[in-house]
Amino acid sequence: MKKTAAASAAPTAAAVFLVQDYRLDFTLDSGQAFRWRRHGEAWEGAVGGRWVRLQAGPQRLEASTAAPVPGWDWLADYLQVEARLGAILDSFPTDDLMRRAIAACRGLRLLRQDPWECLASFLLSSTKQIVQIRQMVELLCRRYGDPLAVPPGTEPMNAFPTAARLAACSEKELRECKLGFRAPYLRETARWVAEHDEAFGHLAELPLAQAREQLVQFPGVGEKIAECVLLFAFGMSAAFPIDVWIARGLGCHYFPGRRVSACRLREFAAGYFGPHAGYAQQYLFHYLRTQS
DNA sequence: GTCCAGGAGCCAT
DNA sequence: ATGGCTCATGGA
Repeated sequence: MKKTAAASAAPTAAAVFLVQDYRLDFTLDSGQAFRWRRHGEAWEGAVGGRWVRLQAGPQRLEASTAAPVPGWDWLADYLQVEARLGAILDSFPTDDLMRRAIAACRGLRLLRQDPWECLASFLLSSTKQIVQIRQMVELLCRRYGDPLAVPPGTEPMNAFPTAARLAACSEKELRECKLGFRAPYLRETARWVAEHDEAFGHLAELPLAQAREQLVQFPGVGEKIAECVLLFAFGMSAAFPIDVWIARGLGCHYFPGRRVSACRLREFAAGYFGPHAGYAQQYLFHYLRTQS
């Protein structure tokens, strides 16, 4: 996609991504990322250690940063502006539920997130509502994330804390960020990631099954959270997180009147939703959470 | 007050 | 393999 940098005397930089079928609001507020905040028509967040403001226009996304940047590939990658959504939607099954989800959520995209931030964030997600996950993440960032440069008059923003920084926290300090029983899990996982920086960085290059096998080794990370990381950070679009919403939705629509085990649901999903099963999953999740 | 949340770990069947 | 229990905390 085309992008035009327009940095000048202003202390900020801006770019435009030309896109079709890109619903920024669905994408940033569908429970795949937890730090984006809406300010009127714009969204503010942090990507790749930079403060970013995004705004949707007609067939375009407008982006700005607080300081000049050498290029925009990092943001194009995060936003996945080059993903061919039409082909992805065409690969979905065409049952009634999927048709309704597509009609309601068209333009929803999967982001390509930082693996550590994604793993840590979803590690905190167990038996928490999205609003509460956002709160825990916000507290962690405010206390343990490095401050980012922001434009004058803008709310302060910190980077997501590094694994090393969180590994250095006491369990008590983490509990003070309202993590509850998740505190020791995050601490231990952060410690491993900090000590095996390079190995962690290479997980995304493994085949899906091997990457999954590695992820579930972390304390507090089971099947569901592992699938989230595979899908939202590693770009493995066949990964299929099954949370309570998806389990209910699948059971209700594809196995009416029967009780189906989690194992059976996984089996069904793996065979039914096609090569972009995880993408379909996100459409279902957003649809079920907002429309019913 | 009660129920439940983008679960995981542990133990008893 | 499967089912129940517990974990901590706050919204609805």
